[in-house]
Amino acid sequence: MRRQRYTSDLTRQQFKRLEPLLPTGKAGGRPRTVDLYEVMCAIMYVLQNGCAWRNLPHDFPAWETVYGYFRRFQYDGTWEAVNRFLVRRTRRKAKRDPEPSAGSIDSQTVRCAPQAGIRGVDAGKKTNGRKRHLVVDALGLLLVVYVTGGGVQDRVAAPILLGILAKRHPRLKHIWADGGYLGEVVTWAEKVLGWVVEIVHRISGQRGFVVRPRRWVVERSLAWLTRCRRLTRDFEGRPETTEAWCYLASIRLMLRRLDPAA
DNA sequence: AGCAGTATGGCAAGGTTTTA
DNA sequence: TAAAACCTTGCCATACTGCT
Repeated sequence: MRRQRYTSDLTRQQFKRLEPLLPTGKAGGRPRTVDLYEVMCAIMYVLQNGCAWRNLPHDFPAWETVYGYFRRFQYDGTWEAVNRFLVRRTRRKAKRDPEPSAGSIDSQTVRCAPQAGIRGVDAGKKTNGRKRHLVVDALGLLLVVYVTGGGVQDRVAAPILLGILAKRHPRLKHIWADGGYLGEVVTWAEKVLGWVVEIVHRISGQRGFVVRPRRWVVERSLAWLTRCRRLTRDFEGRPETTEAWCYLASIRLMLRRLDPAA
């Protein structure tokens, strides 16, 4: 390797697993010359270190190029597709059916960076935030993420989230949720999707952090996301971009789990 | 012809600094 | 002290060049 390594770099082995899942260059024009490995390392650099695109270190390909790939793979659904593939792969390795039958739903609000362009619209609350609604499987792997303005209530986002989920994961039929999802969602999911949404209640009398079965899994996943600096705040102009970063964080996690660095 | 890589510049919407 | 000017950074459009 020409340049010195960053701790955010993928290993060659991890990239070998990832590469076949990425679109190849189209024929009929100028052939692709940048090294996709370097592009992916650059994207992982931004994810882990949270730097602005324009400040991408110069030993990576030009930031416009890296940003271009990031956008393209976002628009054509590559990140999401790669995530879904790796979820299946990771589950198989864990001796589970590749298609999950149960998931946990939760959300997390983070502050927006001051100069981020268009923000999500906050309903009611004045906090300048974005909310990440997500569903993970029993292993805590990311199945779907949906980003809204900070004021959107969980029970409002849930039907949209579960609707997307139903299309992607036909085997799903059981969702664990917390008290914030009490109400219509439960009956809606049962009626429309044929799913059971089970509320895991906080045991009355207990205070502070209490481990509740099926809840700590998704809470741990949320913590995984915020370990990436790009995701500790919301720097993005568009909610879909935050979703892309979430999938990338998930992808990185699974790549490391499947091919640990020696 | 048409794709790939890069540069350039502008917009939006905040924040900060300078100026009147 | 208020207004104006400037900076920042995601996002977008466009253009230019190189290549098959």
